[in-house]
Amino acid sequence: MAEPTLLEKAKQIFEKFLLRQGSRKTPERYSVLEELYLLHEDEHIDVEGLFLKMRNKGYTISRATIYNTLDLLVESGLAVKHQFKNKVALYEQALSYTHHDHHVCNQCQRIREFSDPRLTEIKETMSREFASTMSSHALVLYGDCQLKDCVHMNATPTF
Amino acid sequence: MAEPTLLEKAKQIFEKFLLRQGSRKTPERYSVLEELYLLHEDEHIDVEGLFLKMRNKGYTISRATIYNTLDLLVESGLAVKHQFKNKVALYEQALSYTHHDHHVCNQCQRIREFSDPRLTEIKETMSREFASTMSSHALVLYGDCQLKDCVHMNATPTF
DNA sequence: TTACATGCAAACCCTTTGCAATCGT
DNA sequence: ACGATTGCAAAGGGTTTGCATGTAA
Repeated sequence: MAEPTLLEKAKQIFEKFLLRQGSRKTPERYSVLEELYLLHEDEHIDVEGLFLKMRNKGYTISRATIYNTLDLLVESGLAVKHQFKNKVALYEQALSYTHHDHHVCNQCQRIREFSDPRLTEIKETMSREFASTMSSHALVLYGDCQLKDCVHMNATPTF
Repeated sequence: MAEPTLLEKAKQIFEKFLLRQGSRKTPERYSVLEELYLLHEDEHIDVEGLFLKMRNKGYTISRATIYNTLDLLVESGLAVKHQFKNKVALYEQALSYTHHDHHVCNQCQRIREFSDPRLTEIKETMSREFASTMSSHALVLYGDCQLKDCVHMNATPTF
């Protein structure tokens, strides 16, 4: 028996999740999940991107349903939501997701991922210091990347 | 001669900034600066908060002017802008600002500040790794604080 | 059958923009 | 006086909501 693909695993998890919640297994929900898991593992997409992609493929899905479904995917641990600056929310696959943080180029807005164990140490220290659990974190580094095709795309971040 | 207060220093810096830019020294601009510097050093406020506070004091100022002025204050290094989740932008004083990061309680939304030198190390490492300058960063830790008056205020964060 | 989901469009919220009136310089 | 700045209200852009219709169970 062949290794199940990430998408197959994701579908199984989603099915269990929907059952447990008593939520319906609609084709729209599965198609959003599928679309997300057809992306590269580390690719980020926003609601409008998913909407256009799916419409172009002939699906008749609404933005509202995509918003709803993405919430379910986040709840079920199948998607991760990011808010890089103030604008649109970006989503990426959460399965086989080893936690990572992001570097965003001020100029070309390109997003690159990294992970540093020292961040875990910081969280542990602050957990003690603040007598607080640490459920999650968000770290974004901003800088000007030196990639040769780096070109300014729009506004500069404010912080 | 007495030590100038933070507000006095801020006003001097702002004045120089406006002169350099060839921008006008309007009473509205100074009153926004003043309002920000009348807060506690580590207090965060949003545009609506400033607007209401100032209106209540009898100022006739518009939201638009507050937005404009805050941009100027950020440019001149007198204010720092934060976007904690997806909602409103929060501002705080930048003078005597030693860089710090934030812990936000999932329940009561209380914001506490901290600083950890290991973050600087992470930035240095990633700067090398990504061949990128590091102009800034944003780190927010989320958790449930164990403060006795911690009560849920509204929605839970999504990431 | 029946209540949950969907699609659509309107409502929302924060922020930005357009413009006539105002006010620094 | 000139043109930047203001206040107001309308427009924008992303997200949420309300409701009639559709559909999984």
